[in-house]
Amino acid sequence: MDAAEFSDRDLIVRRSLHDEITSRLRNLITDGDLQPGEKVQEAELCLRFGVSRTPLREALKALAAEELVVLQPNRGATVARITAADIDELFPIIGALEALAGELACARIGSGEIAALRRDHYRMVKHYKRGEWAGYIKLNRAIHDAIFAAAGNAALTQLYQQMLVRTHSVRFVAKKSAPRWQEAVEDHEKMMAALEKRDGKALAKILTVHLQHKADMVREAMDALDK
Amino acid sequence: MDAAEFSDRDLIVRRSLHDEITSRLRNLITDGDLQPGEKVQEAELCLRFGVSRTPLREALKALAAEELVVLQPNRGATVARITAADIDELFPIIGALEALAGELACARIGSGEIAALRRDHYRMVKHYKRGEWAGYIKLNRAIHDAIFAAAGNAALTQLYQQMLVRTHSVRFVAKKSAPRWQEAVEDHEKMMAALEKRDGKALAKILTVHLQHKADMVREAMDALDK
DNA sequence: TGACTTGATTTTGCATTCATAATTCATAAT
DNA sequence: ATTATGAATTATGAATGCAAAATCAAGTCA
Repeated sequence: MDAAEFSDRDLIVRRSLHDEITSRLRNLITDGDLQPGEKVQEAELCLRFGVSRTPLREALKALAAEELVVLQPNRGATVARITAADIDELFPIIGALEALAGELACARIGSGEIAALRRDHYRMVKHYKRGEWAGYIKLNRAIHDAIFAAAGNAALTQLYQQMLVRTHSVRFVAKKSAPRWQEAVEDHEKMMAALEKRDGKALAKILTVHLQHKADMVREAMDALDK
Repeated sequence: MDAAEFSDRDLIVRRSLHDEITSRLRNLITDGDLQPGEKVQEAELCLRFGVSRTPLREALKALAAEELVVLQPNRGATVARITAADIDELFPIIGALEALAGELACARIGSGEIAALRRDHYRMVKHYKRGEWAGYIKLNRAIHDAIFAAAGNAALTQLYQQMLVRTHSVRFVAKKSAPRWQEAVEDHEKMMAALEKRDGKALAKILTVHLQHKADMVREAMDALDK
């Protein structure tokens, strides 16, 4: 007898504490409840989650492996900071992952999915024209996610998500600088065109450049904040 | 006073147990002492390392985050298996990372480094011609590592290493099938040529194809083993 | 005033303990 | 003979305990 025989909805999903805590902590970090550089207070979080230190510390080890927190021997954990140097290193990697996703997507995506993406794209552009940043961001994210979904490579998607989480703190510090925002929308217009032609090479190229633009945007925003 | 003032060799490297155990376990896995699919016996390893279960379990959580082991709730940890589907997902990713590394390397590498690589390349070819697999593999690895080093992107290198570790079990099941081996050497010859011309685009392309070839090789070897 | 001790307090790392879930093994039933 | 049942054993998950390290706070002295 094997559980695999039965449909998914019959299986009772069991999650160990450390796994649950890992997710929650990750969310606290991405939501900004725990700020970069901030010390992770074990005792406080144990109280908050109502668990002992053991599973919490296990979760911290897992998050350290994701480089979301840094562990200092005998000094506990702090939320990882993203430096300008990190931007220079991580965004090209994200660009390469997106380029690969775009190329795979072009080879596998169905016309229905393309149509759905085109609709999302139009809606996103509408938000842009109205200056609605939040709505724009949401659809932007959905479009990138859809490309990865269409690529049909789970490991790639996971790696991408991991990189996004790692760079979460800087991805949206760069609030709508008008020319940069326009540039991004133009990139997306080109992306859609390449996708509709199923031109993987072209889409890959555009995504690489798109991510370079994003990195430039973030760098500008960081420079502005430093002053 | 700040430790950073002093040279590295003065600093006493302190490593927490879980960190040390993580490395050791990783080595046990990559060295094949722990086989894919094998159950990770906590008690046995605790005895072996002379530590309690706490740091060992912390290490397992970290390795699970790297996807080197899989944790099953209430059933402990097993060494991750690599399936054919994983090959299809992971090798394109590795290819994309290598392509990026190659492109960055072309932009930054010095002529001295290129010359050193050319020497390694010749030595590698010599091993190939003599049918010396072990020596060939060693230099092959050194060359790829040197390209990543020249790329000057620590995060990229780390991600690459992580993917290599994840795929360790299949990377060299594919022992020297003559035509595949020749193909690999030819790829390397082209890589060197592109590198010497500092043609990043070309090198990226060659590396992508090179990794496709590697994936093909592994798939063939896996198919052969299944029968 | 300000740098350096010194001792108290807190935090951390790891071992140990304990409850619970999984596995094994012997026994009974078909 | 094979499958099912249940007790015994083992392994796992998480809490607790304890020693060592780090941090903090006065107190000392230049």
